[in-house]
Amino acid sequence: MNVADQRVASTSRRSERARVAILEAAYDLLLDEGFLAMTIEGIAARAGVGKQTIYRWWPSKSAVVFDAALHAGEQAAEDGGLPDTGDLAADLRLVLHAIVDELRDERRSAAQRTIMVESMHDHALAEKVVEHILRPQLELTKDRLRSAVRAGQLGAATDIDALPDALYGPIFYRWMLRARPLDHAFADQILSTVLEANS
Amino acid sequence: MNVADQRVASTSRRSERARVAILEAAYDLLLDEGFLAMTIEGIAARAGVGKQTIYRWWPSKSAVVFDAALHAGEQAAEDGGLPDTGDLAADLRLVLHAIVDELRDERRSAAQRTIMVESMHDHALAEKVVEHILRPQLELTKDRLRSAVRAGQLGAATDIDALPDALYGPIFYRWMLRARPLDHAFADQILSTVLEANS
Amino acid sequence: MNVADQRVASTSRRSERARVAILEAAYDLLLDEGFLAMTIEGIAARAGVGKQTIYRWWPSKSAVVFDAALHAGEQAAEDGGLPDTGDLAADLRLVLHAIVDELRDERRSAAQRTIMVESMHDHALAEKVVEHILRPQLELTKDRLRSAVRAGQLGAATDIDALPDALYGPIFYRWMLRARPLDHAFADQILSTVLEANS
Amino acid sequence: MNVADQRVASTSRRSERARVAILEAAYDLLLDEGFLAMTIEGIAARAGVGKQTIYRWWPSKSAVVFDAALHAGEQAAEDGGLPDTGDLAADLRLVLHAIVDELRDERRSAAQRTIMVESMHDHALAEKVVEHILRPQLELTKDRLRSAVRAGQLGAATDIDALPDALYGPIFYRWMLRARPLDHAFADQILSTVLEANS
DNA sequence: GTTTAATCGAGACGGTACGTCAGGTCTTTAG
DNA sequence: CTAAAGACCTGACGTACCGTCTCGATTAAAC
Repeated sequence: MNVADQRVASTSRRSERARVAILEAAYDLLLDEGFLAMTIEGIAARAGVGKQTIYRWWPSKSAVVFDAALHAGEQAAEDGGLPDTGDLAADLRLVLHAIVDELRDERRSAAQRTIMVESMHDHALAEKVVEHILRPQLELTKDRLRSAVRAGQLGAATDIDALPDALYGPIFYRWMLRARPLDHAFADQILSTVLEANS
Repeated sequence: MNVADQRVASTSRRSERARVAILEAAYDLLLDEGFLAMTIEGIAARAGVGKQTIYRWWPSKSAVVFDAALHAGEQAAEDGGLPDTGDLAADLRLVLHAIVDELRDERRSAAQRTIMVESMHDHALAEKVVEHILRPQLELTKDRLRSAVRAGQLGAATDIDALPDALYGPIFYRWMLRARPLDHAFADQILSTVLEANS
Repeated sequence: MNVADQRVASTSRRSERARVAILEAAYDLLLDEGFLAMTIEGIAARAGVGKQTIYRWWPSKSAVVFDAALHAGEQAAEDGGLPDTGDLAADLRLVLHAIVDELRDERRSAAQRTIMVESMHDHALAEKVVEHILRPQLELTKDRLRSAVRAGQLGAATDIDALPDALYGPIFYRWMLRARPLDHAFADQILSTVLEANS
Repeated sequence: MNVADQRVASTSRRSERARVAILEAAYDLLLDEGFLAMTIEGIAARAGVGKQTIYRWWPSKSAVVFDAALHAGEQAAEDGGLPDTGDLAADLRLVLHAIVDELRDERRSAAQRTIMVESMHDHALAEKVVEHILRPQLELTKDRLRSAVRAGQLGAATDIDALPDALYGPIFYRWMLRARPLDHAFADQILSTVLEANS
């Protein structure tokens, strides 16, 4: 369910065909040209749609691109879930490796990079990103960590709020700065640092 | 020494007055309007300079803004050095708190955020950022960590390359995403996690 | 009976309410904004009618406006007749003065000016104007002139076809060009010129 | 000297190439498509010019078209003068026949028709038309008539102001309404009516 | 009196052109 | 000969209407 959908009553006469064509055109252009180079006119042209049909339903290019990325994400509908096999280290390693793999794949991460970037300029977009993308993952992670606390794998004093940042932050940092390599070894390094300190 | 300067022979007829006016105008506009909203025309107008004078010396808006930020940084030229009192935890805490303080000040961090963001679009800019801003700090940090290894405060097996990311990454992550608070307590939390795991 | 009516069978389910609302909205907008500035959407909105209801019954903005002007004219349905008191000069003076008075009243003549103007672009409209507005008046005038010829007030060789143009043309010319004043004195001047030459 | 020229100082950096290209493109489009159908974008495209270059120097399509018509007129620079051979009837007949010939030629009169039409919508244009096109001709005509009064060919009481309208009005009327033929015979008829009455 | 089908208000749709803004290049003028 | 000023061509912006189209919801006719 994307953001625009939430505003649309069931009685809307909105054309589903046009909506999907726009989102797919926007996603294609995002990958082909990047956020800055793509234009609303270009999206409309590639989608075979009037510009007004975009402006009618989205307030800005950012909003279209955000929905386009969400839409693309739905297609490749991730289970998203964190496994809970009882072995915390193994479970987290799985997740971190998956994240690293995704970020290392230029194609798959281009849209995410763009959205991160745009959310810096655009506070409204930033809130949507946090709300729809980051917080869900964060909550899943925290749930898994609480489960580990209950199982005695983490100390009772563990700061559940800081741990996810300690895990994801360094990976995100390397991804954005591209100064040093982002690989499974680095993820393992971070993971062991965090777990050792809190066991 | 900014980037443009490096291309400019000492015999250049380039007007220093114009160069400084442009950099200061660009920095003002960056803080006032943000990167996306500011324009080359706007910089030229505020600097009292012809557009061509900008295009003659810089290839893009990003380049002007980067130099403008460097120029502004030079004014408030910090030593940036890491102390080495022998107490590693105290020394790192000092640095992390200083970073947190700077990032929490919207005005002081706005330009840095913009540059980080732009460096995601612009690989050339990204390299300049890494080279001129990040690597120096990174090397200082690694020097301090090596000193701590020698002093026995960190285990001999410590991964000197991963540790700075484990420290700065989470802070950077919270700063960019603005989803959760960035404060001294969080910095302390990260610091103790990292040190405990590697002591 | 307006033009659209002629196409509509007596069994039509056409809404009279909508038809009248459209014509009145169109006339109001014509006077308020002028032909160029008014839009079909504007007419529909002011009439409280769907656009399609206009497109269903009229082929173009010109056609709606023409019917609107006719409709407005019917309301103030003048006999328009030329008197025949036996005194040709007095009778024509009466008619010319009435025409001048109408044309001098900006409000009453605005729609007529617009229609004249539009009929220059639009041959179909031009024919409707001639057929429904000009020819009737022209024929009445020619009847009156023939009566005067029979009464010996005009020479037998008088060109009945050219005279009405000689009378109305100069008045129309001043009205359209607005370069010089259009008043009773000018009408009298024209009238005496025409009558002297043909007596 | 066209209207735009009057605003342009001798030090203007305006491109003469662009100015002429725009006026010629506008005139071509006026004849090819007519005023309503032609667009600013179309003029710019045909002239090989940016839209902004048109908007920089003219406030509206009407203004461009007006200058374009003046420009075209200058090319075919008519002496425009009224002859004064001493034979008033012959001199006026020459002028009226020339006007009739021009108005009967669809191609030559299209631009004039358009300008007349537009001047009805656009009071500023109307004033320019009167000032630059009508009044000069009017003054020439009145000069010739005054000369005829001095020569005793017209009565001393002749209304010099009303006569030109009595001559041109009926011709203009037939041209605009297209209801009845506009030819030399009609012009002669009008001319003899006017002269007989004022001799 | 119900069907039933054309018409209605509403407004989304694919488009075209609008008039504005800024990009990056080229040209003129003053110092 | 440089630099300011700014005109130039280009192209995207976001808006207004175009004329077409689909939606239920009246209505008035024919059953």
